[in-house]
Amino acid sequence: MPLRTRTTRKHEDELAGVAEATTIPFERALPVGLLRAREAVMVHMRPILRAHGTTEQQWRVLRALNDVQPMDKTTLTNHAALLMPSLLRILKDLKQAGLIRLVRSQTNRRLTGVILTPRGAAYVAVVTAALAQKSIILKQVIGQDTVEQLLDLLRTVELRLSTIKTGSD
Amino acid sequence: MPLRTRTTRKHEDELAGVAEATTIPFERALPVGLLRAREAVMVHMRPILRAHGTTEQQWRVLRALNDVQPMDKTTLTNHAALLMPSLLRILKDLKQAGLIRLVRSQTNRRLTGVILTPRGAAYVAVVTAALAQKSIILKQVIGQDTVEQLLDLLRTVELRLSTIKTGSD
DNA sequence: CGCCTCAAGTTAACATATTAAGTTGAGGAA
DNA sequence: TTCCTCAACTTAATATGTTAACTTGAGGCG
Repeated sequence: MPLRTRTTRKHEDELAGVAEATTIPFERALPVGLLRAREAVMVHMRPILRAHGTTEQQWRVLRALNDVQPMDKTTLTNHAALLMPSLLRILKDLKQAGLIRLVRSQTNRRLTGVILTPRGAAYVAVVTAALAQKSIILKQVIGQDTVEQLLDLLRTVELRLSTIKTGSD
Repeated sequence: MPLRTRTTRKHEDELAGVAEATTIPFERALPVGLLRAREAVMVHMRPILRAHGTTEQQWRVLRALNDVQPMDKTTLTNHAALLMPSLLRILKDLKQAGLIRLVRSQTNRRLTGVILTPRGAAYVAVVTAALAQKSIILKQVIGQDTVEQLLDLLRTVELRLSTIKTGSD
């Protein structure tokens, strides 16, 4: 009998016998694992962001700016894990909402620094506070140690992978 | 002077002094960490998938099916970390490509099981082989132990979070 | 200087994901 | 049996992300 380690087993009987089940016991692929774990966290965070009128992506931008200011657009794409065209649209919206401001560099006119307006900074503070409460609960559920270890490992992965060249080789 | 722990520092001088920098030293948020780590991995995997004519999402579906078969659509959305409408579109494409087949349950006509066709299974085998090579390299770069620990932690996170209720509370 | 190349950003066309409003069948209670 | 409710899709609209082609300015070199 084939292994079937991790199904919901809800409708298993009803669908059973239609085809052979394969035998790979558990999903041990890093990309999917990272994605699923992220989704498990975001399910709890998203409603809070929504309640404050922000999307996930907008929030990533605001949060990145809260860490370092001013930041040029290219650097922002890295920090917010966004592609340039997506970032541009988001910046347009954030600017219209009066949360950010663009500042052209005096010495290099190709660079545009992005900064939070006072209102933007206040907004980040409010949302951060709202998220913090949930964050504490989630950390308790996951386990403080687990979270710390995980963050360290994630950083390690990013760092080590950044040393090798990207793409097809 | 404000902290500025983690910028590329490339254009720092040129943009400096336009606004106050805030003082949060390092991005320690789980969602972004997971996202960035995933991206760091996917940058190396995506070209291989592309070369075989698959998208990331299609591959997640195929891989999930390779683990457990047959699987109903709702369960598939969980395993492939996809929303239903996205899954439906992908299944339509995969079916047209002759890689999967749908089987209606005899006992519960609401359920549609998804299975790989022989051609689909062969395809998965080929792409898996192609990915495996890169995967070995990446694991070496990241470190075997790190990867194993990380996978365990990710699983722990998912498991523990699945015990609490989702949404706004 | 005048040419070259490349980084930074922009835009438009296209692909994909998300939300929301249906549809259909199962299983249970009156 | 008939009605009720809910789970499992399905579809259409909308938003968002992705690719690719283009523009502009910096900095290097003959």
